[in-house]
Formats: sequence, C-alpha cells, structure tokens
Amino acid sequence: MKNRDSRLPLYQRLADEIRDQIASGKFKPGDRIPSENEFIAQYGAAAGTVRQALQELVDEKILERVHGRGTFVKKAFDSTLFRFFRFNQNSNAPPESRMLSRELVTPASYVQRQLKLNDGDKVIHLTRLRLIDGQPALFEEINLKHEGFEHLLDYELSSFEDLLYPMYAEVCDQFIFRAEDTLCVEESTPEIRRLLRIDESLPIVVIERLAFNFGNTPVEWRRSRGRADYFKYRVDIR
Amino acid sequence: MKNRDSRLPLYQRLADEIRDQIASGKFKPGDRIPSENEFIAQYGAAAGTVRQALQELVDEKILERVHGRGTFVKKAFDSTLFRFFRFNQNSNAPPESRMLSRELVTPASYVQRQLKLNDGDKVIHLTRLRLIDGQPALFEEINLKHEGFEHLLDYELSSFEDLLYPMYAEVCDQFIFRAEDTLCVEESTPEIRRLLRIDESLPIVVIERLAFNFGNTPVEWRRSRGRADYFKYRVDIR
DNA sequence: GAGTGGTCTAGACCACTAT
DNA sequence: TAGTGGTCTAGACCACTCT
Repeated sequence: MKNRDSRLPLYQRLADEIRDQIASGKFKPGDRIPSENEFIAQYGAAAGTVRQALQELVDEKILERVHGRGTFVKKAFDSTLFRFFRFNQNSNAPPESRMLSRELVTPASYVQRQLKLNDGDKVIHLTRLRLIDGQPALFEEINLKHEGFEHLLDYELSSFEDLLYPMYAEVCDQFIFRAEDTLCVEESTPEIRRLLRIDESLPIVVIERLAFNFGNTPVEWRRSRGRADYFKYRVDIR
Repeated sequence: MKNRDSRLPLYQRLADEIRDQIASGKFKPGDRIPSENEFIAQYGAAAGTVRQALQELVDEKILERVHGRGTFVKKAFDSTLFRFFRFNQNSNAPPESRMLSRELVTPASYVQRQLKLNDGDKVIHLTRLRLIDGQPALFEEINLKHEGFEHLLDYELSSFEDLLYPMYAEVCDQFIFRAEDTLCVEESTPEIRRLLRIDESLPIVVIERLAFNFGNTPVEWRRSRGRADYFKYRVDIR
C-alpha cells in the first residue's frame, strides 16, 4: 500500500487505495476487480475490514457487487439531460444527435476556470442539436480538454455517435463517472429560436454541466438549452 | 419482534422493526433510541448484525449515530424551497412568511389523489407569501390532511411560524421526513404578477411538493411559485 | 465443485461523551 | 469511570454463478 496516513482506519486506506487504482486506469469501468479473498491475502486484513472498504466504494457508486460473480467497476451513470424534460414520447427512439461544428479553440475564461486549464491550453469545442422524433429539442455547446481527447479531432463529424460518453470511453479511453448540473431559465434569443425552430419568444431552460473522470478531474463543460415549456424535473428530498 | 418474514435476513427484520417503531411514534425525531448493547440483549443478535441494521437506517437518513453519545432519530431535512433560487441575499435574515388565508375545504381531485384521501375527506387549505428582504419571492398554496392537523385550525393566522414543518411537529405531533418536488416553468398570470409585484410578463417556476411523514404517508401537498429569473438549481449526478 | 459475495457470530480493543 | 459507538479480527455457514 502506498504511503497512507496510518492515523486513518485501515478500511479507509484500503478504499483510498482501490479508488486510486481505478482513477489511474489500472481497473476500468466494466472490469472485475480482485475478490475479497485476494484483497485479504494481499493486505493481510480481515474479511470484515475488506468488506467495509468495498461497501464504501459501492456507496460512492464507483463499484457494483454481484453475488457469485464478483466486484466490478461501475460502467455508466444516468447522464441523460433529457431527464429534465418531458416530451411527447410517442416513439421509444433514443434522442438523435446532429453535430454542427467542431473547432480547436482558446476557451472563454469561465470555461478555462471550470476545467482548471493553464493559460494557453486549448479546448475542443463542439456544437450539436439533439432531436426527438426529428424535432429539435436541445442545442448543446460542448468544451473538452484538448489533452486526452485529441483523437476526437480525427473523426468525421458525421460519424460521431448519438451518445458521447460511451464514445469518449471507446475513442479516448476517458471515462465520465459524475457530473454537476446547474439549471436556470432565460429568455430565448433569435439564434436559439432559429435552432430550436420556435416562433414566439419562449423561456428557455439552460443546463450547464461540468463532468468529471474517475480521478475527479473536470474534463468536459457543456451548456445545453431547451424549451422551458417542456421542462419538468422531479427531486426526492430527505 | 412482530411477525416478520423469516426468509428475510435478520438485520433486515431488525431494521424494519426499528423503522416501524419510529413510524408509530414510539421514537420521535430527536429521541435517543436503545444502544447497540440493548438491542443485542433484546433480540439475541450479534453486535455486527445490529450494527448492520442501524447502518441501513442511517443510509436512509432516518437515524444519526454520535460517537460516545448514542443513536438518534433524525430531526430535520433540508426542506427549504429556496434552495431552488438565488436571490440577492444582502441580509442573512431567513425568509419571512405572511399567511394570507386558511380554509377547511373539499380538495381538488388531483389533491385528493396525491394525499390518498377518501371521498368526502376535507383538507386544510393555506395560502401564504414568502418574502426576502421584505420583497415577495414565493407564493404558496398548501393542502394538509384534515386528520392529524386539526389543531392548526385553532391558531390565529398571525401567530403561524415562518417555518411550517417544525410547527407541524410542535402543534400536531406530525413529523415530515421526506418530500418529492416537481419543478416546471409557466407563464405568469395577472394574479401571480400582483402577488409577486411583477410588472412585465415573466416566466414563473412552479414547485409542486408532496411531503411524507415517517410512516411514509403523504400528508401535505403544496404548490409554490417564484420568479424564473431568480431560479438557479444545482444537481450532482453519479 | 470451485469460487464468489451475503449473513451471522463472538469476541477484543479503541475513541469519544458524559458525570 | 461507565457507557456509547468505531475499528478489527477469525471464523462458520449459506446462496449464487460459472463450467
């Protein structure tokens, strides 16, 4: 075990160790990690202590345990921005994507700040429309760290997949595991009305998202806009 | 222990038992419940099993454990609707309340459905304004089960407290422990503009809340409206 | 049948809170 | 000092999955 503060309980140090190994890419989403018995042998800890460490990572939604099969790094989380909206979902078709543009640019200062970039670092800037039943539903502006996502510059825009996070994983070996979404309401601009094909001036819901990899490093910042009259969101509070 | 399905693990049955005792009012929010050793003696279970049951209720945010002091029923949860809004908070004053009306009425059908009332059951209908720095910020319509909240009819409207849930606890012995909030955006009506002192036609955020007691019975349904241009909400997704 | 995680026991020792 | 919860051990047995 790496230099861990021995004032911390053993199960904490063990959990930190495993978390770091996932962050470093030693274990990737979908992988099976060592069994309880292997950890017991490796660290000389009791079964209960190992279980406590693993339970902590299950609570953090980093790991999943399957009876009889093993312990796995979690693959995906419910990232869809469409959980904020209720459209007339006649069809079960997943939201379609239409890429509009891709550029390597100097980021705006707030993007630089959110992604914790150094001066001079560039970002990959994407714009796209999300459609439901062929109707424009969301307009998105996406900013990605250049470092780690270079391979996205090699792809034809038309060959981008509808869901980006699985594509980040395949193409760039980058795994998103959590995000912070911030919602607010704005008046629509002529530009947005044109893109979303709205006639009148309607309020617009703006979703700003900062997405993190397993190392808890911010790698993507996006801003999405959709019609507020389709907005409906449910929260459980306890 | 009551008739519990012995196919369930012991720690589950124990957790269910304690949960029911809280729901029934035997233990109230703020109370200390029996110690690990008392549960061990009472149920003849091992320490680890009792701990597992208690941990489950801690995860459900029903219990809180304090090292050296004991295990307590949780008192409150962050129920404030103002977590959805960012106002210019010059002062640290908590949002003031101004009660407008109180009636015992036959509920609208969707309120009856949400509160799972029988035909003929009445509800206590309250309206109030929430103010920040003296400025109207939220307009609320509140519907309470008549049964259990009768004592609210005895109080002068002017003597209602700013925070209702602590008042429900004191006056009615009713404890709210979770809620489901649903958010959407509407255009303002003349009525709402008058109440919130808005000149122009602005979008309005509508928050509908169904609140539950410890027995997981819905007891309050409310609809609150505030200016959408002050709306800002942050969600963590993992 | 071998390997995995899930339940449960019986105990030791420690750290924190009260009085 | 007595009582509480927190950490940790060493083991037994069970339930599930794979082959």
